[in-house]
Amino acid sequence: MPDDLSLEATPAERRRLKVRGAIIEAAERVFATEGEAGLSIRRLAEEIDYSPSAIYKYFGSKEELIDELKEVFFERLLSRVGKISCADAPFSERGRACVTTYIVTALERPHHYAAAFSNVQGAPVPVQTKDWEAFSKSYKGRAFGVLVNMVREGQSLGVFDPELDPYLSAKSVWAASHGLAQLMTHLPHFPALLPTDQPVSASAFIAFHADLVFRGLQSPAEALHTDSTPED
Amino acid sequence: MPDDLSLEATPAERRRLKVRGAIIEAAERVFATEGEAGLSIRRLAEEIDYSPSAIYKYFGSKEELIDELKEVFFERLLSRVGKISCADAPFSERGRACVTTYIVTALERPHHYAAAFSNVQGAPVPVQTKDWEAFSKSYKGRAFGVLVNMVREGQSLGVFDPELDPYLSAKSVWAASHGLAQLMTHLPHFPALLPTDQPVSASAFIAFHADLVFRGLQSPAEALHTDSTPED
DNA sequence: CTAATTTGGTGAACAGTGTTCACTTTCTGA
DNA sequence: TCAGAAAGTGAACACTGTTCACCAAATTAG
Repeated sequence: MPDDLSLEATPAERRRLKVRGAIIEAAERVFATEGEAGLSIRRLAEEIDYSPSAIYKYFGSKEELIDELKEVFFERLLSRVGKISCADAPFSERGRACVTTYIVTALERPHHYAAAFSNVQGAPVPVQTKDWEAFSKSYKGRAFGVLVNMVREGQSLGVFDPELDPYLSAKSVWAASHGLAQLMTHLPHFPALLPTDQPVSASAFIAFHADLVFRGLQSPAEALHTDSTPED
Repeated sequence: MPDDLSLEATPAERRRLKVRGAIIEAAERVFATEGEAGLSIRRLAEEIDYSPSAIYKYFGSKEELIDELKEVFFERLLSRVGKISCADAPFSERGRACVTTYIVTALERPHHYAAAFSNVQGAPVPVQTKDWEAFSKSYKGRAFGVLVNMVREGQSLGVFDPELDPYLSAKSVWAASHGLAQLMTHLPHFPALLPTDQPVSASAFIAFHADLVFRGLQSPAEALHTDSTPED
């Protein structure tokens, strides 16, 4: 049998890819609405009119299947944030948009996003030098790289504090973005949690949060005028 | 049977409370190390030398049991953050400490913290005015109240931007804190994810993050001198 | 073209889960 | 003392992910 699948697809291979596609498509459909809890192998098998054990001819385990869903989600995330980061707009807009885009993308598929961060580490794991290598190549890591470059750009423009380490700053921004995405998907009406009668809309609060994150990075001198600065 | 349990405890009630305590104690033990996945009713029953069905005489369901674990966790969180907020230290220290304490407490019991935010909302829920009422009375809500007061204090001291809404700001701070706690418990070696050989320690990064959050709230004028300001 | 072999698909089974229910034992309150 | 409530039990139900022997169909080899 040939090693390469993309070139010269045998009918058998095309059939296989078709069934495989049907599985992840059904999985995507169920997962998007009901999440990991509602997605069972038997349910999936019923959905595509196969027997449960048939699925194991295409995926080694349920976890492997879900990992694929997560992967395509992060691919989408990277693509969106990547596009924003090099769009034709002033820096301050693009900077904030990185945060808002991240959060909005997460909110569109809350179950995917939650699943992507569902493996709790009980005991702290020993640090490896290879960790960074693997991370920086993953979708997650590449999306992170976009953030690092944004911080660097802000520093070279004099908008962001040049004293800040770009990597630490990017991680902090990531954490802040992740936190809001998580709270909004997990707490029923987070943006509306206010003592006033007039609740703040979700998107308004996301913008507010992004602005606060942006302000945290600004250099003390620049913080006086929050207006947009010409890029490049 | 008397309604009040705390006053005049009947031997029967004391026995009941003792068994109940043994259950949550065992649950706490297992949950802290192995998390929600490792905690099964049968495992728990074995641990306390009872039959699985016996547990249902004390807890309506597994979820109810875990809810109790979450509740005591948030009680601890509130107590810690509350203590910090009114400690005898300059404001800038207390402000940052609110964030770091939150994160450190979460990191001490990663599974508890993860479980507390494990209910993903698929479809957006309609907003209710009663939500704020219930929230502000819960441990979660009261811990949030501490944050709101910190923001207010910072504003009255002239350290924080008086233009910012205290509630929105507190929610933003919460999100930022939550995000880092979540990332650190879910990503194996988050603080060490750096291209350099010398990784930043966990506590150092938490402090860095807290500082960035703090800076985001500062008023433009105050941002020039980041030093501590005399409280009150 | 036939024979051997790999691949795709199936149903039954295993070990596990939360939960319920009829049942017995124990304890308690009058 | 005795009825009734409470505590505890084992078996069962309906699930779950996963495996394995088995069968048929498609593919490959001779």
